[in-house]
Amino acid sequence: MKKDNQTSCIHHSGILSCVSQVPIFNHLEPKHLDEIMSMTRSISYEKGEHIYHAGDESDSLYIVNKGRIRIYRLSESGKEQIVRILNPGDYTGELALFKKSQHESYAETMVNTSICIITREKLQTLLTKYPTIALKLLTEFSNRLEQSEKQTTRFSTETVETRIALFLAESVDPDSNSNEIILPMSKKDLASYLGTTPETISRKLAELEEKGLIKQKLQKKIEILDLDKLLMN
Amino acid sequence: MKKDNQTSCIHHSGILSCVSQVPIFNHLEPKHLDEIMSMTRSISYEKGEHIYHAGDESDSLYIVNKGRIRIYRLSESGKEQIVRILNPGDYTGELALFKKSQHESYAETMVNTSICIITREKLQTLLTKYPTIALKLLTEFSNRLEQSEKQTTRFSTETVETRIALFLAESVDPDSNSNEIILPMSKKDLASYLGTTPETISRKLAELEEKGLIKQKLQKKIEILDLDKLLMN
DNA sequence: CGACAGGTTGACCGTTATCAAAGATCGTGG
DNA sequence: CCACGATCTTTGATAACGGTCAACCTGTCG
Repeated sequence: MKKDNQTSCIHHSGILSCVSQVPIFNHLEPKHLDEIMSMTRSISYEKGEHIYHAGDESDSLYIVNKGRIRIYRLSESGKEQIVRILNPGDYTGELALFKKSQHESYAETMVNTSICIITREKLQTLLTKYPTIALKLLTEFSNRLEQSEKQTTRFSTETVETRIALFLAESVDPDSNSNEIILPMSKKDLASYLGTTPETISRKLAELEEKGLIKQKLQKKIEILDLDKLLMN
Repeated sequence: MKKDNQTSCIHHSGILSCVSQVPIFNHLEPKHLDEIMSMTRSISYEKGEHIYHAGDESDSLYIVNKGRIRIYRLSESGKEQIVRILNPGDYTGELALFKKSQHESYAETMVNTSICIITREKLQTLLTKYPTIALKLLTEFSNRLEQSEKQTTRFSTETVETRIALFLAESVDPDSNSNEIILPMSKKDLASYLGTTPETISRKLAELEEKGLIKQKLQKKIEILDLDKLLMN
């Protein structure tokens, strides 16, 4: 981990784009964005470093500027599950900012990554100064919660094959008219994310391909041939 | 469903106790609580009625005053999963207040139940007038999200037996020195909540009893005999 | 007291995890 | 730029966890 150029040269370090692309801030005026930027600091990580571990004191919001981060948990019996992948503009650490303040998950960079950090006190200041940020956060939390509960329901009621199919279907970009998707992670990680094993992922994708529903191209690239059939299984 | 006495006789209808026991409000002064109460209305339901269905327009926060409510979801393939049980002081409907405004879950009363309702507009008014409510909400959402993600991880990495054991362990009241727990729902519902079937619940509880870790008393009542062993499985 | 939902038990089988080993891919350093 | 090792991916064989179906039991409530 290495500290970047500080707030004196924020525009060079990419903090502007970092902060301005975050949904909870991007409704603010430029001058307010400037203010927020002046409250952040920037840090770079090599691939494979941890930004925080479970149990760490939580005191900051981390916004991804460049790179990719894997958030995962360890279950009571020590097995790892990937909760979410962060791309530029996404953030993490927000949970612990409002509760008892210990991380329960791990944040690990998947590639070289630079992030912006806002400490809890500074965020609290912002929240009282710009109450709309709190509303944005509430919206985000709502969506995440809905998403998480949906995921829980899927895990408890759907077969692995259905979960994979749903994941693929939801990965299709509705704007693009191409039905090609790029997996945002390795199949090993996808297995963890979907609550199964790499072996099963491999087999089920092969099955779906045999059925003519998808076509696997180069690693990570999959074309959806029949979206409807994929979903009505 | 039947509309209760309106706000003119709020103290008779139990709205006071209703609102004042809600975590997001209970830090406010009595006179502010009065104001909030004047913004609510009260409704009673018979056992088995639905307060809302998935797909319903969402426009209110529902606070349980008396009774018990079961929140459940239907998965893509139509199977039901219980998400949470609401007791007096708990609330629901908050998710849809900040997002696209359609319920994705079902709320069904388990017994005769009376609730208080605050509409979205009134809640928005409260949020801008008392920003601390937003902070309380953020805290609540954080906890729920953490909880939900933990649950997701358990579903994807733990065996049914472990999930049951964890549920039992977490149901023990740490204040009381008795290790007896009362299941908050039928075993059928518990099965749904834990992502399994009634048959498996029955079998696993029997197993745990054979191992001497628990003792089943009258329906719903279970004594934990060896909490440590229960958890280190 | 009877009916009905909830609960238990048994037999069976399908889905998916596990173990093992071979093959593909990626990143790294020479 | 190539070669190597490490990691990821695939494929096969096997086993077990837990779901399903069916029958019976039990408690609860009108």
